[in-house]
Amino acid sequence: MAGTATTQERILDLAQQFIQERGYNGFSFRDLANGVGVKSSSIHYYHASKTHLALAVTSRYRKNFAAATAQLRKEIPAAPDLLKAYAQIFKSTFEDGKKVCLCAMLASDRDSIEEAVTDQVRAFFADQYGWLSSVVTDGISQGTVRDNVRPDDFAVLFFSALEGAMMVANANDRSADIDLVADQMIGLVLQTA
Amino acid sequence: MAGTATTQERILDLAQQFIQERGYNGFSFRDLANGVGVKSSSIHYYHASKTHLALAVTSRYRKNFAAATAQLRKEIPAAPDLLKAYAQIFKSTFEDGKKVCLCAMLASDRDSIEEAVTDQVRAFFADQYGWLSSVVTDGISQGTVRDNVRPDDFAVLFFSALEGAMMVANANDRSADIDLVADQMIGLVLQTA
DNA sequence: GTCTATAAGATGATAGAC
DNA sequence: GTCTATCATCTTATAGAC
Repeated sequence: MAGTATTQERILDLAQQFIQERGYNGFSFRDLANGVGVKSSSIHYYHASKTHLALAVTSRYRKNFAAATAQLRKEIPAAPDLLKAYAQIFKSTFEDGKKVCLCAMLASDRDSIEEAVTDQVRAFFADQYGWLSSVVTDGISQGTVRDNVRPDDFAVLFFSALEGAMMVANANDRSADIDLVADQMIGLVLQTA
Repeated sequence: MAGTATTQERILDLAQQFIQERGYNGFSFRDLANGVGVKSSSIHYYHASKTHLALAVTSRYRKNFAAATAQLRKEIPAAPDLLKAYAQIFKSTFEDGKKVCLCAMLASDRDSIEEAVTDQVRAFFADQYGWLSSVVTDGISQGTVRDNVRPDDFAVLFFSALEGAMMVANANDRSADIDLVADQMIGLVLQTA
């Protein structure tokens, strides 16, 4: 399962999974150590504190997400198809073990987390707004998106709705809600609607 | 501030606030006891366990929300105005101390919470879907909402987007995002758009 | 109805051996 | 790089006094 992965990678993988499933306050160094198969002191060897661990996980998540969205940009030309593919990233994350967005979890736990982590969460949100906004702007130029749609505002709407959809999908065990939400929003801005 | 409130009420008030701000795992009976001004054993007198406490808070929240939305129905006739007023409930909750929806927090912490609490969360979501769906159905009859909008689907979209908007608004300290999201969605289904 | 006292276990973290 | 051993503190929860 994690045959070639280093201990360091397996720690980050499981920490990310725990935050996505239980939140920052929902797991301990011991849980992590047990899952990885080492002692909790070994976790401290790699990450001085829980805050440092959260920062490492968040920074990696942000980087991976940026790579994935950049790749979509290279492969898919039409804006509506890009939005659909973007929503599929969220849906896949959810179906891969009923996990919601890492940064949504950390944003929820904000009041019990150090500010440096929230800074990373905000940076992730800004990344997403930038990508979505540029996709919509291109869509208007292409003629695939209605020209009365405001890219920055729609980016906030699309992203918020997707994050909210993951939250309710998780509570209701209904991943189809993610498609339901994404498809409605894409339909509403389509030039041909 | 809480001059006439009973200890029981003050416990529920603060417990709700803590869950909304920090999540279910982000506060302890001690925090609660210190805030209310009693000992943690007194919290146990009213609520046998943390699960029971969460159930009491959630059940009261659901009841209060039902009363508030029923009242809106009596006072406001037009569907778009009702949707706007509904969104204002969320915005007010947020501005009253940067709090997000209680049930959104509990839904996020689902994997570390007993199923009975999640049942209440799901019931709350179902309440909201029912109310929103009926408002949109009436809006179509009134002619204030476009007749190609599907009430059940739009209820999921509107609610998900509002919940997601609160989450990002909280991370970014930007309550205006809640209006931004609500106004765009209402605009998109308006008959006169 | 609220308290003191206490239990048994979990928590993040550290020092030092191998 | 990973371990054992230990820490002070916090956790939910209970028994019984006032």
